[in-house]
Amino acid sequence: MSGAAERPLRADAARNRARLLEVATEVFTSRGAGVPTEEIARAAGVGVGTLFRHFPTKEALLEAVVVRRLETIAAQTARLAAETAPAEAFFACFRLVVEQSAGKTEFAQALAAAGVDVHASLQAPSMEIQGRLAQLLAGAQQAGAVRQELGLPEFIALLAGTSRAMEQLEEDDPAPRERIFSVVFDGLRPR
Amino acid sequence: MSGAAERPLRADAARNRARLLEVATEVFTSRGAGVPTEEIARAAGVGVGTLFRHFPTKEALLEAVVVRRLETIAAQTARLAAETAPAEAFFACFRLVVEQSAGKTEFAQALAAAGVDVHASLQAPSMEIQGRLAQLLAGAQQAGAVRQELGLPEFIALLAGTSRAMEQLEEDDPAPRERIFSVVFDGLRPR
Amino acid sequence: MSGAAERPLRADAARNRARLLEVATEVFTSRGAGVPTEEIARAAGVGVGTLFRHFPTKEALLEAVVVRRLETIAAQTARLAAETAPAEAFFACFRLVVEQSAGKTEFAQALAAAGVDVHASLQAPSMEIQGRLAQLLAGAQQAGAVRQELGLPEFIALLAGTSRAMEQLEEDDPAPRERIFSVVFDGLRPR
Amino acid sequence: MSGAAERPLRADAARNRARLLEVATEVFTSRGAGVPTEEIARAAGVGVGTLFRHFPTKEALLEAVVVRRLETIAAQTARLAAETAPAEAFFACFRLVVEQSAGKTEFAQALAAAGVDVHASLQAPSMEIQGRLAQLLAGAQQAGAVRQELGLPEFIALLAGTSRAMEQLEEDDPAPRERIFSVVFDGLRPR
DNA sequence: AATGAATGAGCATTCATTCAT
DNA sequence: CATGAATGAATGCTCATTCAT
Repeated sequence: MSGAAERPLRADAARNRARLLEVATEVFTSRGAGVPTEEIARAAGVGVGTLFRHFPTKEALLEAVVVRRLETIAAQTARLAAETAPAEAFFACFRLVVEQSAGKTEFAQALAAAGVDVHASLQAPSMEIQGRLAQLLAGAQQAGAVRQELGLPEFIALLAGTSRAMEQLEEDDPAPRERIFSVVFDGLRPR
Repeated sequence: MSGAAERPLRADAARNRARLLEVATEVFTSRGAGVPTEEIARAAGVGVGTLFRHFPTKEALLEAVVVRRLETIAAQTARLAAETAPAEAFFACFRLVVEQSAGKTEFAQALAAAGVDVHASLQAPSMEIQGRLAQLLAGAQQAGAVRQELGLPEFIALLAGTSRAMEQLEEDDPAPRERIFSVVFDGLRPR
Repeated sequence: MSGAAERPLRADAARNRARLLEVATEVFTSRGAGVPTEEIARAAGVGVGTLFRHFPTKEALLEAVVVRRLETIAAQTARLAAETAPAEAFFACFRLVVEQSAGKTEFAQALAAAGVDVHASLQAPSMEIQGRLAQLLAGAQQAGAVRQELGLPEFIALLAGTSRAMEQLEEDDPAPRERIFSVVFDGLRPR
Repeated sequence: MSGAAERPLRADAARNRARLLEVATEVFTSRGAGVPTEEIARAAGVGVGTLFRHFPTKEALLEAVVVRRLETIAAQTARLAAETAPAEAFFACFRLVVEQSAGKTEFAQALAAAGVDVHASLQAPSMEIQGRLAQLLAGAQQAGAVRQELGLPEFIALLAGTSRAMEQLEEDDPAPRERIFSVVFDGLRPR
């Protein structure tokens, strides 16, 4: 959908790469970026060498993890936008993004990356997400469901912030989480 | 209510300790907890040994930084609460806390700490803050300025979240930042 | 009965491990346990990382050195006991153990370890040695070559003590050393 | 008797020096030479500065501890030699020296020092001890109580070795310790 | 291609020694 | 003289990255 495919890549190599990404996502998001590469490799059932063949740098691995998440979000956002009326789509997508990042500190940084700086490889997917989010926002605003004066940066900032707020709350009690959504969603609507 | 003084502490020792905390706060908040202790020591103009005499562990230093921040916030919150009417005090304090942590990722974690777990030495100041915030919230709710159904955990979560949102925005342009405040503050008010 | 082989271990890795043990034995016994790990690594022609890969702790390295010595002694003791008549075997083995530890202060501690406390990994080899020594002693006593009232602990204590005595003497002059053996061996015989 | 008195030394300074030596002896012999100087100072109730004023180096402190022990032994040896018949004196003194060093690994090194190497300040007391021991040995040999062929070095070596043997044994059970003495004393006697 | 052993810079921490108070 | 804060070299250990097998 966006990833680069330099060469066909043998079947088992592809499987290794995928597994590595899977595991890295799991481990990094649950235990932070400080986890040694060796541990990731072991958890994925390969040697360190293999890990470094696929991702020449630890940072590259982190980046790949983030990219994958961004791509997933972009895809889901696109689907929602296509299937739902603008106002609904906006709020549904807001929820979705926030829920995606539940309990995953590291993920806030992925979104952060979408807003600013970024190593080359993040450019593409973060551009795509930004584009989709911009569309969602515009749609909701035209439908009169969201304040006119809000720009894309504030939208993204609110996504990151709401995700952060959720991390602060118990994961298993939905009531307080809904109250946070109430506050933010009500605040988003025009006065 | 603020610093503990086990022994009077010689003048120069006190100066070093203070300088070390100053520098550590600055460096840790701007560049993360990964910065080598040696660098902190150098920036403070002392040897590593001195750093470790005052803070027996890197973690202890981090803790001290966080404690100081929490204490500062607690003090400012107390002042605001005493000088202002409940509703105003609530929102003023919300701003204050969020502004304090502007651009300082590490600081969000300090607030996080106020909400959860934490090493013994953080207990006292985070308890105090929680107490003050609880009072602010109750006052504002009695004054009818804030939704009744919000609890202290949600309040703290929103503080952390709003701080996070601000980090996402350019520091020097106040307009978008105000828009974030608008959204959150409006959302906080009763329907 | 001797080395444990968790996994086959690559040829070069095995070589490194062996070399490391060799060097560590040499260095620790001649200059004490205070020698920096880095120096051991350098002397073995490997990086520190390699040392720590094979022995996760400096203490583990020391332990391995001691274990190897204990195993060697156990093996030699076993051979002697098998090939010689009880009385002869006892005194031959006494000599052997003492000679083994000539000039190696650290080694006295290995024997000490055989008598007391000690980290798990030393248990097995020190148990084996104790067993063999007990057998030697019993054999010699039955043959009427050693005082009946002596127990295993005293036997071990005398081994350690005689080794210590030898350290006090010039290494290259055999006469005084033989006189020490005379005193101890004569003292061991029944009145 | 041997100590140097460069200057009169004020009363409290002398007290500090004595206390420091006392504590250092206690701590070093029970916990080894690895104990930090700061801890010694604290246990003696003085600052590190004071310790280093009296003993310009940690090594100097260790040396002083050893010297004091040697002097004590020399004095006791002298008394015994004066009050008792040669043969008795020899064995009594042997016991005394060995018992002195019971359980104090570090002390074996003091004796070792008496036999070999040694930093200047140890020369005097170790010479004195060697002299006294030589006299004891000669006396016992003339009385026919000890083998003629034994020299002073072997005597000293046996002292060190027997001390070492005792360390290996339980401190509170006298029976095995006596058996060690039996072996060594019987071995020492002429055939 | 995969493996995992080797590497070594980097880091937190300790401790003998100095020196301002 | 006494004190204890300051110093910084030294040490054990980790971990991203490379490379022989």
